Amino acid sequence: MVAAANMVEVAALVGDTARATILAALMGGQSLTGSELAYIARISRPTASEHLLKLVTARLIAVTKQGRFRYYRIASPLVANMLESIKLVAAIEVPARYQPRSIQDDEMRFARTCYDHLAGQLGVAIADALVANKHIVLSEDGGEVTTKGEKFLCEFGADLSPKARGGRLFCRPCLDWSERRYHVAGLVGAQILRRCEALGWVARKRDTRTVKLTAQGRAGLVKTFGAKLPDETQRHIKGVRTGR
Amino acid sequence: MVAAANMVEVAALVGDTARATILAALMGGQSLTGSELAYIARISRPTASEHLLKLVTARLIAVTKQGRFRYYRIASPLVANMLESIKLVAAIEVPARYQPRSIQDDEMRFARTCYDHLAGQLGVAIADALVANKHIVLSEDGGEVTTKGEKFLCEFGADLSPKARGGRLFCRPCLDWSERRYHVAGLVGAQILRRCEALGWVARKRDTRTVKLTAQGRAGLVKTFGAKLPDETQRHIKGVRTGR
DNA sequence: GGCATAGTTCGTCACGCGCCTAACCAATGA
DNA sequence: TCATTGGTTAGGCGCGTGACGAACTATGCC
Repeated sequence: MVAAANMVEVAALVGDTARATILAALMGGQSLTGSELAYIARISRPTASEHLLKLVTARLIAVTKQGRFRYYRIASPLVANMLESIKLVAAIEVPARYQPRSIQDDEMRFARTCYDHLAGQLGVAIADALVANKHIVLSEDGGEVTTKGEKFLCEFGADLSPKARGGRLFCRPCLDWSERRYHVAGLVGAQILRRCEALGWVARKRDTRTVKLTAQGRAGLVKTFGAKLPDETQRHIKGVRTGR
Repeated sequence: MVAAANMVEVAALVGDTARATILAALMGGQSLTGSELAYIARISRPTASEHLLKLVTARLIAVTKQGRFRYYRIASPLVANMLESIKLVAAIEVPARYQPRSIQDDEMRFARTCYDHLAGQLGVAIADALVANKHIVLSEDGGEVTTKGEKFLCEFGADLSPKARGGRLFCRPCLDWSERRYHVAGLVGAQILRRCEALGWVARKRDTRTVKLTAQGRAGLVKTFGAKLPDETQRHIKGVRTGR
């Protein structure tokens, strides 16, 4: 009982719809203001304020004050990792029960940010391409960048210098809850997203984790990475996957 | 909001003291009956029954019926992993606030099971020894067994055959919430625990995750693994660590 | 200065849910 | 057969906490 005490607090914080929605929104990797989060979570600003206070005092999120705005963000990769692992379990759960799927869901499944890197079909496709071209080695147990891959990523514009590295995980497989396959996380994953954004290959929207792949992005990923991307126009026709 | 829905359910399940206690107990890796769990969580059997039903329907735990007993266990490594990641966040949390430490806590910090492998000072010491002797390579990003290490582990009696492997993670670093360092998880970690138990090196108690290191165990680990074990008798004198 | 907007504090309401006791079903063993 | 023990169902109680509106402070722009 003693051992479980803190765990309960943390889980209870996530176990509320409003707060989970806030956390999910922040999992997009961006900083958002209190009012934005209130809007996203469909609650009043006072209520959001309360929730945010709790999350901040529990160190699940961090805040920086800027003028009259307060920008909230996920406090650490450890928290992001936890949220993903919960999501992962939530995705196995739900047996035969009917699960409605919205267009938003489909977009999310196609491409989204996972804290600081790409996930969804897009994230997995990039990981697959990197593996196929022997730029990285990715097993369930861990990931590694080959010398060839290091050269490739540097040419692409990724900053893999020791300074950027700064003690954080370098190349890590991250099990994708929607695809149930691995994509690339860690510094490598973060840098790929950063470059894709800088190049205008992908575009993020402010209040969602969904990521839009631009036409150049599609072309660039095929040409540079040799990625095999699913045809976006066909997604909605495919119908509901069985789920397991 | 749509995306967060299931996540909320799962987190809310963990976010209750009684249920978290049950899950923590099952993280010992053993199967326990409903009555035992009721006793551990200090709740009545009817209440435990309710909680267990919820956990089972959510697929966080699984149950097998055996006569009039029902044995509950963690449903999958994914769930175990999730619980560990929550625990990990919970361990960073709690700023300067006073945290009472019981003897039980100290024992837990010294050696415990983490689902199916060893954790705590003991787990970390074993991992350190394996790394020092170049039996395994362990980085934040992943783990690997060297050919030398494979030979060593086989001689020790670990079953690393493809059959035992059966699609599960092989050698994975698992961040220890009490030590904040890595120990070995995956099949390798599980097999080490299994052998240590079979050799009478460690003993588990039924209703706790705490693990007792026997005298032979201490001797064996020093001799065979070359492990540097902390002196158990000194533990309580050390005083309260600052926590961060 | 005055107005608009971001965010917090306060007081109140009400719903949810965890808990218990009591009663009931199920399996084992004498 | 009946006692024993594991587990579930039913009903009712009470606390916790998430929700809101109203009123308040703080910052920035005209």
